[in-house]
Amino acid sequence: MKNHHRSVKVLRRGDLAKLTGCNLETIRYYENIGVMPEPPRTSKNYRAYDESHVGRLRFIMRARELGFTLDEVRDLLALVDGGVQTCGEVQGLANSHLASVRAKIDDLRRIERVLSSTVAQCTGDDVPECPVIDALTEVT
Amino acid sequence: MKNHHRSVKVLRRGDLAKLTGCNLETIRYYENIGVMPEPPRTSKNYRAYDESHVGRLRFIMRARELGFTLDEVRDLLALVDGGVQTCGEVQGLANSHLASVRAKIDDLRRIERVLSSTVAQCTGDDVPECPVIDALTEVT
DNA sequence: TCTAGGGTCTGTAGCTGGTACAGGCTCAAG
DNA sequence: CTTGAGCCTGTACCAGCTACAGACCCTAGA
Repeated sequence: MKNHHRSVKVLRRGDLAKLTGCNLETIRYYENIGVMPEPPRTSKNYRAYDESHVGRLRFIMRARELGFTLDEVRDLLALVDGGVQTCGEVQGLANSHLASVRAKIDDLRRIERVLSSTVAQCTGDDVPECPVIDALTEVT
Repeated sequence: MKNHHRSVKVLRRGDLAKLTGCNLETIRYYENIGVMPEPPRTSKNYRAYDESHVGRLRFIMRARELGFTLDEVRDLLALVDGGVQTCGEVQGLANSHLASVRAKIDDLRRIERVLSSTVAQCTGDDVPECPVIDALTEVT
């Protein structure tokens, strides 16, 4: 039996991966780039994680799911770790991220408009003339 | 005077870059990955482009602006170069690209919803409690 | 004629956000 | 005692560029 009586439950990298759904290698990557802390090591040099690391990794993963870059994640974590983060500061980061998300949406919507209206003109036939090719070839 | 009488107007890499607005190095990159053809060389080993290369590069740049990946661009160019492309084939490529654009938009909109509704709960005050941090820290 | 400055050539390294693999160690079960 | 799984490290790879070093080459000005 693992982690017999009295010993604190220790998580290895694979356990952390399974608990969070994070890729095994990504955990090491996050450590390398400094968003995950270097955990203590066992006598055999295995990383020994605990519940706090689970929380940290989940935080990072949620932020990534919301499209925060790793740089932005680092900023968020710095605020949290500082212990003195204020709602105002966090709001600032989140708002500027929100702006970039909206900019990306606008870009994609523009692309979607052009693309769908062009494709709509296609006959779809076995002929070489094609509005999509025309649009790309245009001699502006 | 450059390109004196009788000589065909020859464009160097910098000229092509200026004409298209493409980055100088990107042109070489496109050649390396095979979306731009290897142009003839001058006696001094300079790349010698002509109008056809301008058209080709513009085609690539427009496709990229519409979010086509370079792989997709390669497919489009293969159809065009084959000389036997059909509107149906091109439409197929464009439609599958369109689907991926729409998927990205949906992703970003979901992100935008979550983010904006969370940020909206922020007081923005100098207090440590913050709905954004809470959302990221949540113990699901 | 010499020189300074631009352009071009090549190969290669860097960026983001991972992912994967080789080669070596350790450990538990059978 | 062997076999397989897990972990360790460093490194290479993906897209889609961008940039830089160290050679050439060429032209204009003094």
